[in-house]
Amino acid sequence: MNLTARSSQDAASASVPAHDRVYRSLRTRIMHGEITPGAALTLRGIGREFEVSMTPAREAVRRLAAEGALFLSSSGRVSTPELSNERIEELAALRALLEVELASRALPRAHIALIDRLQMINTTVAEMVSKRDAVGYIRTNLEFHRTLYLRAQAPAMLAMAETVWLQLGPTMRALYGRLRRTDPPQNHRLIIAALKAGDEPGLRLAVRSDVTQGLRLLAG
Amino acid sequence: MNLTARSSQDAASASVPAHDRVYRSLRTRIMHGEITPGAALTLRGIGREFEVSMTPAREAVRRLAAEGALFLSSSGRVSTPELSNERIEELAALRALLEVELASRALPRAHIALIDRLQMINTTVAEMVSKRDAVGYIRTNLEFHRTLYLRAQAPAMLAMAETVWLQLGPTMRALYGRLRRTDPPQNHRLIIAALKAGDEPGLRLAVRSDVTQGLRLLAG
DNA sequence: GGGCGTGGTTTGTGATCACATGAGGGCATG
DNA sequence: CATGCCCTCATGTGATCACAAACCACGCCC
Repeated sequence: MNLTARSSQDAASASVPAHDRVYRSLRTRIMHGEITPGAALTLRGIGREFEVSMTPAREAVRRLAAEGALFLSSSGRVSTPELSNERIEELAALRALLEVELASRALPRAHIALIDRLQMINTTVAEMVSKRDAVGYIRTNLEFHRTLYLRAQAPAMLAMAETVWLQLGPTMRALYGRLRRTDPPQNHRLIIAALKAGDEPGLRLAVRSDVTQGLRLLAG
Repeated sequence: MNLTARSSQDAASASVPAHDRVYRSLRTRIMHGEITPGAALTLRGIGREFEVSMTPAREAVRRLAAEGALFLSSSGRVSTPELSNERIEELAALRALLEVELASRALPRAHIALIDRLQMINTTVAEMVSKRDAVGYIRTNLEFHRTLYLRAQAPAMLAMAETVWLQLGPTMRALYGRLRRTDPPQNHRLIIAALKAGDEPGLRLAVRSDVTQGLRLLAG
């Protein structure tokens, strides 16, 4: 039946299914803003790119659509979502709600090793900003947040926050691409300072500001 | 090729795809607690029940798994999730976080017609409680909450809340089945009273209590 | 020159099949 | 009688195919 692309399957398919590999690839690509909003995808195109048939491509797309990372038209066509301003504000509010809680839960568990790590990541964030690398910025910025929130020991809550990031991915890219700013991440420093001081109200405020500032300038 | 189950497809397939029909059926079934936690499902079994092949069944399952409504073992076996106590507490915290915000956003838009409607639904809730109809109780209880939150005009936030309900579905059933109580929904009345009075702090408190009380007795 | 129908072509949907894997039952053995 | 092993069957995965509908572009007509 199929003579090609067999060798790669023999070893890898059992350990990690093809649909999962496709899913993960597309997911990070979307979350990091590597795809512009409204871009069209096709099952056959995805299959061709990952050297799989339509079946795993379809499952990956279905999964991403369920998370809001992809938009399915009424006829089943696949594209990244184009968010309305109301939608963006709502997702920003969700980020604030979830991430303030996550940070708050992480605070009592945030030891010096974590803070050091956050500071190091923050250096990379500043570097990406100065290089005007939008995708790199989004990636390291999310890494900063995820590193902090992992300490909250709240996997379901973190998963929800990541779902929101995913939905905002393509839009974030378009947003930060438009944003010509070389400011270092000031709010990140406030977050780190609040963590060091064990200042919960300050931490909540800093996270809320960091999360909503970028999205605010679109609506404002 | 296939001679059976064709007539149903000719009319319905175009309007609503088979995988969507399967998805919706399973979704409400899970959300309303009609399936016990840990129950096993099979793609072929689902396909047989809905008179479709494995393909739409797989897509529906994949979608539900992405929402946390179903658990996929490492070998791909499908079952409803069995939640740990930590997980339940976390989901309860998420309900509180999201639904307090939704209620708060709905408050300024809550006119008398909505309150009347909530009171009517609440009558049905009390009826279900007195009949000890667990599934009916869960269904009407969620209808009460959804009716209120729809007024918040926050579709993304509502979708997240529904995802949490979905994850808690099977566990809720097991919980309320164990709970032998004939109390009328006291917190619902507090919610309605706060809505009437335009009392936002009271509303937030009432929603938080309503949402966490049921789940509390499991951990406590 | 512009609006509209009509063809081909691309696309998603669903069915079916081959295959590998893992779970569960039955049998033998201690 | 309990325990461990093996075999069988059920189950998920992925590929391929047939089909219908939607999209797009070309050309026609006004």
